[in-house]
Amino acid sequence: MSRKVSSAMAEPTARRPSRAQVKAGTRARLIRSTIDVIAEKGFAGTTLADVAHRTGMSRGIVNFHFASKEQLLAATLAYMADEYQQVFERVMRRAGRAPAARLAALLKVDFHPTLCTGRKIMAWRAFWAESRARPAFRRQRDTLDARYFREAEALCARLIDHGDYTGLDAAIVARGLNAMIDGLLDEIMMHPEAVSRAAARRVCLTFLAGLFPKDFTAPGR
Amino acid sequence: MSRKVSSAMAEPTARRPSRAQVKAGTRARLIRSTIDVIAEKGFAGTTLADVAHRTGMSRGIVNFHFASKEQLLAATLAYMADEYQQVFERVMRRAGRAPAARLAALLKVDFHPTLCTGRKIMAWRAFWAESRARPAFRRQRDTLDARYFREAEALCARLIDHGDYTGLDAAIVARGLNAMIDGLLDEIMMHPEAVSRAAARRVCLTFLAGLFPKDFTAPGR
Amino acid sequence: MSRKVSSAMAEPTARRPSRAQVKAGTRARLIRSTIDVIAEKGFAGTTLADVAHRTGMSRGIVNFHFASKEQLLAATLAYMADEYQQVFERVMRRAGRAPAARLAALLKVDFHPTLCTGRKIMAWRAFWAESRARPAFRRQRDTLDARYFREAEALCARLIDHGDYTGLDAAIVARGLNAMIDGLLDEIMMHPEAVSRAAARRVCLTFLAGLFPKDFTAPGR
Amino acid sequence: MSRKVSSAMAEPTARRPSRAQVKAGTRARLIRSTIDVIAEKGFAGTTLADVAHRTGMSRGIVNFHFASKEQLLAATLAYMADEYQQVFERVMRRAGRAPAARLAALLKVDFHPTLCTGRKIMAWRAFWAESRARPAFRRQRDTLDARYFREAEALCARLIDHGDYTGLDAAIVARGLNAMIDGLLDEIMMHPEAVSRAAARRVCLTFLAGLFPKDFTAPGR
DNA sequence: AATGAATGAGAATTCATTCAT
DNA sequence: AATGAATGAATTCTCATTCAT
Repeated sequence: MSRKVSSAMAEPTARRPSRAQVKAGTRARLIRSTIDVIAEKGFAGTTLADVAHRTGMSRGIVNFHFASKEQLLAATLAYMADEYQQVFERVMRRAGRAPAARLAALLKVDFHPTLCTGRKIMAWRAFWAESRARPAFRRQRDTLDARYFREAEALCARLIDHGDYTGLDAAIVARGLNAMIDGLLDEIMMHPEAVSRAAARRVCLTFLAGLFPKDFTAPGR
Repeated sequence: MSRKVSSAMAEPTARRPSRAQVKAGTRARLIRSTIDVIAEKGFAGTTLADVAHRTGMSRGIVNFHFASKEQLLAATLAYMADEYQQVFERVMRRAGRAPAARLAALLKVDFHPTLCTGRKIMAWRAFWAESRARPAFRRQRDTLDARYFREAEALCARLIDHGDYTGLDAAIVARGLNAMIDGLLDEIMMHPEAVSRAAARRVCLTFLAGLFPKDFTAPGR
Repeated sequence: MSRKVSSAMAEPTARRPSRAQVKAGTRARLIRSTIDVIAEKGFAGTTLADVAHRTGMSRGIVNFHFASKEQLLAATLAYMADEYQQVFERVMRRAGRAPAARLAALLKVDFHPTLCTGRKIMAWRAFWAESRARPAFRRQRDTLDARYFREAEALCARLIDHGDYTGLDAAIVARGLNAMIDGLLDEIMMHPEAVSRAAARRVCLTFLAGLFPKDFTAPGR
Repeated sequence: MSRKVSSAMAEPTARRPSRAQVKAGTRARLIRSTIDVIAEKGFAGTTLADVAHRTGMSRGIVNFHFASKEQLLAATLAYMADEYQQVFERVMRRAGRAPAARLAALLKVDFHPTLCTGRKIMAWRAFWAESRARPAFRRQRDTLDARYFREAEALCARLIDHGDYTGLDAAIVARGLNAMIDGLLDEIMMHPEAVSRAAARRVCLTFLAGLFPKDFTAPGR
């Protein structure tokens, strides 16, 4: 089917992927498959057979790449956290230095088309719902939560400072904003026809405009 | 099969509870036990053996009172919804007619000490996380969501009208408020030491004060 | 098939066994079945399905009575050790006090018709062969070994003392006797037609007669 | 595919070992590795992955050199039998013709430092424990057993004859001696600190001295 | 109304074996 | 000659459900 290639090393990234690449690729496929299955069948209903079947590979493939189901799930969560992180870095780098712009950018991250899809939100929810019972998940969650809360709080503090918004507490605002974003993601997942990503951002901006009128204006419906 | 009893309430403290009373009591114990087990082990980790064990009764007891595990879970969700409903009715009845007071009362419901406990929030999360995959849960959720969104939206609309807050969209505000409440409940579950029920309400009131300055004032920290 | 009995409590040990008895009975059947399967298929070839199937019960029965395969094996070993112990006590009680008689009785124990059957020896061998690798087995073995070696050594010491057999070391004789018994059990297992239990005892007595001519006489072939 | 090579032995120490030599070397390494793994993890716990890993080679290596696991095990057993045979030949050649000397030499074989190591005894035990269930092992065992029993029996017969030991049966003595050796090997495996190879030989000699006082003298402790 | 032994379908896991490179 | 990713059958284990008592 394929022409004979004299040396596999000739064009390392072209024709034939190296063994390590193949392995990494399969691993990634399994992880993506896991997200899909969780989204479709829920956390409790997810079986390794489902995950394997969706990749078109054999039953045993999961335990070949992961020591246990637990580890597959941990890797999946790590994959999602990593993806989030990457979008975050990219978007924030472009956001400039002004606190209002950065706060607005924060919303862009959470409602980013790459991250804010039904199946991914579903997977996040599933992990978080189990996170109280499973220490490994909980640790991941606490790390992420702490990190992004600090980020939001710092921006709010700068905004309050610069804009002279006396009487506002950065921690309270950040807490509320983060909570609202989380809740809206849930709504997007459950009722994508009722709440679009853009609509969700408008909701957040409306509340921000109430608190920081000099920096945000309520968007028209 | 059993003689007709005019009222189960007829002799509330009498010697011997009737068969029906015993049965109902056991059912209720099983449901509360289910909530506890979900809170402790997560949805995926909950087994009927755990539920039975926690009641101190025998393994087979669950299938004696419920046709299947699915039905026990459905009954548990119904129980929680009913409890929510009762708190809601009670609190709102006392809230008077003024829209601002009623909106404030809404927060009291969600952060009510009866409802807002770690284990109950955990159970709610678990059900909702599975709700996309399980039609029975999803129906329950959609019904509740719709109902309380309508409630909040109507109050916001009245508030906007009365207070002459031009440029505000009741649906957007209601959506944001509900989302924020949901997100805060999550935080209370994960970090009860960092976010108390009172603190969560303060967060919501801060944002409401931003939008409706004539009706709410930002609480001091 | 059985006449109706008015009360199960009427004759506790007769008609209907109690639940606890049924459970213990099933457990014992599983253990005996395990011995048989090990004897038939070897240790490596023994599966829980085989064990269950041989009892005529369902696949899941083993894990209902034992937490794991490992535990079933441990219980089986304990059962065999216990059986050995009981035969030992019974036979030695009847043996009187004279050291020669007691030493002869020792042989009766090891070559006792209850213990010295192909399938049981096979099971013992299987456990002992794995005992170096599995700590739980090893502990059992070391305990048994130590106990019966001490017993044999004490008897040899008394015999040497009483009979004035200078130049003999009780530990050496006991060590050799125990080893010979073990080796002969192996032979019985492998070639029951070539080495009977009686023949095995004759072998031991021949060697004992060599060392203790005043107390033992070489049996005729 | 490869050019015909007149003799693999042609240049024994030359630069580059021939393919056949490499192959034979790998085969041997795999067999030795098998013995080690059996000694360490037991028969039931031995996997091809373990065997391969211990050679430092890749997972698939075993199936490249052996058609199946069964064949690797058979080859391992054959290897051990062959090694035993070689030691036997060498030691017995030097033993002279006198039956007592040859009988003493027999002990030297079984307790020879090359053969009598914990890991090898362990491997022998493992094979023998499975031998009742596996025809291939059983055949090997029966062949070896028969051969060395005949050897011992013949020596005992000559000894009885020459020494005029009336009343002794060569078969019985040989049976007892072989059994004792086997049992002592087991002890050496389990408690090398309690029973050394030399001590084991002393035990055997003590018993032989009892039966054949003209030919053996009980060793001092 | 409750018990708990037993069932059996289904899940995770292990591992010998295959095969393209 | 060797590699190691992939396969899939077999095995252990879990657990909802059944049922005789």
